[in-house]
Order: sequence, then structure tokens, then C-alpha cells
Amino acid sequence: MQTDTICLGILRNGPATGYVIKSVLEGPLNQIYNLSFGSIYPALSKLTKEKYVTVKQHAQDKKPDKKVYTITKKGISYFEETLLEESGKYVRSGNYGDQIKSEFAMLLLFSKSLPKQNIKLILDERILSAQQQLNLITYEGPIAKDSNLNAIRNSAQGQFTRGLMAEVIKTAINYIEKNRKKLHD
Amino acid sequence: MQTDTICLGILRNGPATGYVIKSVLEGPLNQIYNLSFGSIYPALSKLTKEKYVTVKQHAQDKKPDKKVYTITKKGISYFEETLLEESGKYVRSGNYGDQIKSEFAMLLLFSKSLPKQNIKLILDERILSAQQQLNLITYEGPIAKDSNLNAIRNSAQGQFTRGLMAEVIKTAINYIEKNRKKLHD
DNA sequence: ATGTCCCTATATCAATCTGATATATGTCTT
DNA sequence: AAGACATATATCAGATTGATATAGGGACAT
Repeated sequence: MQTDTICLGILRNGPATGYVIKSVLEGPLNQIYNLSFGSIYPALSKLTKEKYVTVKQHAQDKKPDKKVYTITKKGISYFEETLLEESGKYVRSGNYGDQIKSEFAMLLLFSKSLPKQNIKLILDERILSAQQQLNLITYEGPIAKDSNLNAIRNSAQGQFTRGLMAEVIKTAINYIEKNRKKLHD
Repeated sequence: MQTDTICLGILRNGPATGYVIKSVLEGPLNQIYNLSFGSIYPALSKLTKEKYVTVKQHAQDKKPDKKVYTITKKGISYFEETLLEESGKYVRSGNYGDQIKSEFAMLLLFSKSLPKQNIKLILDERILSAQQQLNLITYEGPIAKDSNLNAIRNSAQGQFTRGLMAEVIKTAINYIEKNRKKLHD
């Protein structure tokens, strides 16, 4: 999916800064999609030029400028058209898998060449990190005071997606705890 | 992890062509790591120049040239050093999550703007595809006759990683089947 | 008080990677 | 005999990452 479409999709649920979009991707949308600032900021500039979003610059005194982006009517139509196109393209491609790069799994796969102490550390940290991710995904409090991005979480779609990710993470934690002895000991 | 390291890690288990390396990533290592030919072939050329691998060109008559790569002793030492470095870097980075781009989850998240028929199709195809992935990952027969890459699968490490992925996929299929009605109906 | 560290916030860019495309042949199905 | 699919390598424009720079605020320790 295009970075543009993802930004518009998030903005569809309320105005946000580039920083907040990144936070959403790292918080409630964790395990779903990664994007770097190097992708988000240029996409937002492009969308502004094309009038799919408007930007308000908040030059707070003594704080760095904040650019709050809001989707326009034109942006909403464009988003809905594009999403329909992308869903058709996705089905026609025949490739329903996700793009994944799991450094964790790769390190374990090659861990015959690693000291056992390193393997233990990698597994311990992964479990801790997975538990934190679980907290982030299942977190029900407010995300950001000045935005209504929690609409994403509370919609039927958000709940479905977050529930799926939560189940997957729980399964992974349990599996690692039950089987880790096979990799060191 | 560097593409170089991944290629060497796979080659560590036996000689292979670029095409076979891609097949391993799409077969038993499915859901672990994606790499395109545009990454694999240049990495293999680079490793050949640096003498970490050797290449034998099989010019079969009436078939396209086959380049079988074999890791050298120098390559093995280099792989083991690099893997140790990468594992240290991984732990120090503090980022234990995977890099994921799930077009599937993103489409569902935004599916309020999609016809219900499209949503059903996306979910149906995803379940079918996940079941096929499960078969690929749990497949115990030979991968390629002219290589001993099945060593990857049959090692304790391979079994652990494949078992983890299998459990995760099963959980996802069950979750989608139980909860899909919330997205259409 | 001063240093260190993390959070908010935007921006850039070299190095790398993807996804599409080209080329070539064999096999299997319809 | 046409079309689809598998084997096999290769390239490249365009997109993405990961590191880095800039800049102020708050928290906490020494």
C-alpha cells in the first residue's frame, strides 16, 4: 500500500502531525505496518501540494513548530477511490502474505554459531519487548489529547485488527517460553 | 541484518543458486524474512569478489546457466564474526520488534470504506493463503534435490523457528474465522 | 547547578531495497 | 498449439530505511 494512502487513512480519523502518525504506527498499529519519518514527511508535503490535506502551523513560543495536517473533502474522495483500487490490486496480485523482516527469527535460525549467553539474552529481551507491545496494542486510554485518533482503535475494524495482533503475540510468547530450552541448555 | 549475512547463513547449510536462496526464503523460512532478487544477486556477486563464496557455472545445454554458490572457509569465519556483531548490535539497539508491512491488516483497518463483498474476498483469500503457508512451513519432504538445504529445517534452530511460525499462523486463522463477522454482515 | 537522558517535532540524504521488467527454455494442461 | 507455470539470472527507476542534524522541555541524579 502506498504511504500516501496510509497517511490519509490515519488522517481520516482526525487531524494529526507527522510525529503523531508515526506514534500511531508504533502504538495501536504496532505489528501492522512500519514507516520511517523519511517516508512520512515527504508524503505529507506531497499531499499538501495536491490539496488532499491542509496544514496549520502552530508556532508555539519556545517550542518547535508543530504542523497539524487535516484531510480535505477532496482528500476523502481520493482516499476512498485509492483504497478500492489498492484492494483490487491486492486480490489480483495473488500474494496475500505480509512483508516481514524478523531479525529475531533470523538470529535464532543461525544461533548454532552464537554463544548460549547471547541466545538467552535475545530470548529474554524479545519476551519483555513482546509483553510491552501487547500493552501498547491493548492499551485503552487516550493516545494524544489534541487528536481523535483513538477512533481508529475503538472502531470495529481497529478492535478486530488489534485483537488479531494481541492473540498472535500471546501465542508467540507462550511458544518461546515453552520451547526455548531447545536453543540453549 | 545484512543481506550478505543472510545469504552466507543459508549457504552455510550447503551450496545453492540465487534462485534456491529465494525459494528457501519463500518456503521453509516463510514469514521470517523477505528478500527480492534485486538484493540477492548483487549480494552473491559481492561475496564472490570478496572470496567468501565460490561459484561454479553449470552451462547445461538448452537451459539457462545455473550458478551454484559454495561458502569458503574464509566465508565461514566471516559469517561467524558478523553474526556475533549483528547479535550484539540487535541487543544494544533496544528494538526487538520485527519490520512488518501487512497490507492485509491495513486494508481491514480501513475497510469501513470498502464494499462488504471485497472484505469477504480479502478474508477468504487470506485464510486460504495462510493454510498454504502452513503447509510450506510444516512440509517435511526434500526442498531441492541438488542441495542439502533441508539441514536448515531439520536443525533444532529450524524446528524451533518453524514451530513458532506455524503456531502464529494457526492462531491467526482461528481468530479470523471466529471474528470475521464483525467486519461484514 | 549542571549533566545526562528521554520526549516532542521536523527534516534531509546516502545507501539500500523493492517491484517491475526483460530474457530464455522446459513442462504440463487444455 | 496456446497458455500458464517453473527454473534461472539480471537490471534499474523509484521508494524506503536508518542515521544524523537541529532545537527546546522536563525529569532525575550528583
